Amino acid sequence: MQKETSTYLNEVFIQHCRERGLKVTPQRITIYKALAGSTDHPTADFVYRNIHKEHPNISFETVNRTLLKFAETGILDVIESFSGARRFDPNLDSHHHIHCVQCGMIVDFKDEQFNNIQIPKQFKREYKVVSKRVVINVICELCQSK
Amino acid sequence: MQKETSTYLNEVFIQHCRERGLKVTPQRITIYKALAGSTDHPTADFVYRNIHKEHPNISFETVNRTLLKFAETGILDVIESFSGARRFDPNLDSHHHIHCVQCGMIVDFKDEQFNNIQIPKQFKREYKVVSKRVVINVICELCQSK
DNA sequence: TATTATATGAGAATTATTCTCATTTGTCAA
DNA sequence: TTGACAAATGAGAATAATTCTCATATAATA
Repeated sequence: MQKETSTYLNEVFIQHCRERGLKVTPQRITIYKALAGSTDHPTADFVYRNIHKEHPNISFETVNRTLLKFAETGILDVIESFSGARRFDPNLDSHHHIHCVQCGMIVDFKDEQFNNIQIPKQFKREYKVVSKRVVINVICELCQSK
Repeated sequence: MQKETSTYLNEVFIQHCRERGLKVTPQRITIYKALAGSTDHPTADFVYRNIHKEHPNISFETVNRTLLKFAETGILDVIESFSGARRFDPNLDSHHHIHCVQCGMIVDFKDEQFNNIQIPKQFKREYKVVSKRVVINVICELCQSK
């Protein structure tokens, strides 16, 4: 990663934290950077293992709690899974998912028409809508070939 | 539940099993009946606790394995959750979900327009599409009032 | 620079899922 | 009907995922 990018990410992140009353700690910066821009919808364990070599002093507990805290404060999203571990998604733009029901792989895709899906009026009254998404459950190429 | 309904369910279920090479056991009949027609998208543990009073000899292990086997053979679906326990859905008709991001409650709804969502062509080549669904993430009334 | 609320790390506890293996039981063919 | 046999079950242990507790450390603020 280039220095400029890294600095920019830091600034964005620090801004995020300030707005939400979160302390800016080295652990949080590391975890945020590990996730920002990624498209692999990782689990807490995956993030932990990714950063562990470079940052052996960051505990799994902190990674997990940080991701949950980030989700709680809207820095990232928890996304759907078919059980197994909880998965996180740093992409907050409206987008949709191809989701392999066998291996769990998730591919993001954009679709303007899907973005414009109108939520039935009756639900808007009863529920506070947080987000909406089209999820296409598939068997991916790799799993098909097995 | 009325006798007719029960008998009908049994017949449908036995048919299901025969077509898929599954043995028809009393445990499977019990588990199927506990689930059929339900709209609460239960976990294995929930199903287990539901039937345990009437059927104390059915183990959790059997409930869980049976539900997975049912999912594998298309008798029911595993549906999305935000982690926690795996959830099952006996409703195989095309439908969509209101999903409370706080308590996990899921409400089914029908929507013809959503059913007719067209999967982008490029994905049809690469992936074997199993199903598709609109998921609306919300905070439900109960959770809002907390 | 001192104070304080928040964050962290370690370890244990809890919850969810899967595995192993001995025993039982549906199913099918004779 | 009755074996034979593959499949299903139950019990217990193992593993995986998540959460809790609490002592210590640290970022933010005045």
